[in-house]
Amino acid sequence: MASRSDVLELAVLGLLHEAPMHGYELRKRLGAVLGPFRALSYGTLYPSLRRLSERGWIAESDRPDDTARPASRRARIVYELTAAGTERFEHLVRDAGPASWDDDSFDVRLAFFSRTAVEVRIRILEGRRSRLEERLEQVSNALARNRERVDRYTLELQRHGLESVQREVRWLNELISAERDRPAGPATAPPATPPPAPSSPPSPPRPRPTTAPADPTSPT
Amino acid sequence: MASRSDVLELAVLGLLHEAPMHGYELRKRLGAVLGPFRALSYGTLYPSLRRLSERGWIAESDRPDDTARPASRRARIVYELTAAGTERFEHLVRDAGPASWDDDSFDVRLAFFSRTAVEVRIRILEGRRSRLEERLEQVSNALARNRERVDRYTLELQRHGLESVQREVRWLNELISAERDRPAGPATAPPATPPPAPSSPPSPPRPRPTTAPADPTSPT
DNA sequence: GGTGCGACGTATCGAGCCGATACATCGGCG
DNA sequence: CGCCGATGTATCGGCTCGATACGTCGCACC
Repeated sequence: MASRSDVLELAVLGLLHEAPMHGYELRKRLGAVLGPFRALSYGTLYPSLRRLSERGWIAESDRPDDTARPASRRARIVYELTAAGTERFEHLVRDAGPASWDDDSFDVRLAFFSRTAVEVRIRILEGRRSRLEERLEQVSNALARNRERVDRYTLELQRHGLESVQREVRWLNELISAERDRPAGPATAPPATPPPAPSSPPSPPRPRPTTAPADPTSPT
Repeated sequence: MASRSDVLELAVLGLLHEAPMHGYELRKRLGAVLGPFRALSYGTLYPSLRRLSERGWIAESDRPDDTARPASRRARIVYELTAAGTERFEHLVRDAGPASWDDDSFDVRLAFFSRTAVEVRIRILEGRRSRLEERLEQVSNALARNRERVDRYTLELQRHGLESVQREVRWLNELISAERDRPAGPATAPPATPPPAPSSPPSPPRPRPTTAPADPTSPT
């Protein structure tokens, strides 16, 4: 329910919600949303478009996209949301389960916050925070458990990682209180800033993780 | 040359360099090295062990691993490094190309710093830093280019991401000068701390990226 | 005035990764 | 004594990535 696929689905649907687009452009815009790094490959995008199409969320559009020039039409395939797709997108945005606290997922959620109701936004931010707090705890435990048996460098890495997570928690706290101060968010048309830029934002640097804290498939 | 596979290869070889081990245990230790999150699945590990085995880097060991109890032997398969594997590991450690500046790669490299010559360590740290500086530049450009057309939340995300990267650069700078002050590193036996803990370090929290800056498969 | 190059654009293939799952044995606990 | 959870090895389907193929367009350079 929250693999890369689902994130991709949300992102594609969200972008097409803004405007019909063809694959190549989607990919560029996607880079901005997923984080400019980890932009996905065509080997992922095209099959994915086909899947979404089969499920009926998206469909090829006839309109030449740029109506002005009928002559030079290349073989581009413009996709647009279907009615079902729109509904699906709205459902995905509204229903923010624990999956949306994940690293990858969270960024994409943030990218569509303008389309998200205030209470959902808060739920996501708080969920993300609690996720990070779990990590914090696990790492601290781990650190305490074998403080002296660990390599100098590993220790440094852990320290840095721990600090980064703490900073993100603080950042989330700020976002949350900003959200709380906000009057009351209309579900779909947020007051904040103008709707997401129609033009593609290149997107930010990923602080990049420095070793995650807790997965522990392995108990102990 | 630097896909997940190669990182995995380095990590497995490195762990077996410390002591022979069987799959299950490798996986746990791997979690500590790769970053507790992103621990790899068995669907990855076992096929990978087979590949390494086919290439002759590792081999099954006969020794019961825990020689004490001959009776209760379960069907565990203990692997150990072959001579070729040892050589391969040392080659990998020595030869730190641009691939080792990557997010995933870098952590694993750090984990084996104790086995790495000082000049190589510095090369890796500086490489990592320059990689981050590239991102910094790209994101700043991007930010400058469309400062006002972007969503409030996207902007926040970028800000936070930018800051995280800057902090990591500072962290790297500290590590680099610490390395410079170090007398002169014997190639394989570093003076720093006792050799890597024989027991498994739980590993640190990944600050977690907040949107990477620059991939740009798409040239602007 | 051709020709080469880089952007745009769609698409597939092989290799590999992930999550779930299947099996099996062991130690302990009620 | 039966059940559960940890230890162990292993595979399968679905998806992803990176490389690559193929093709068009505009235009800069000589």
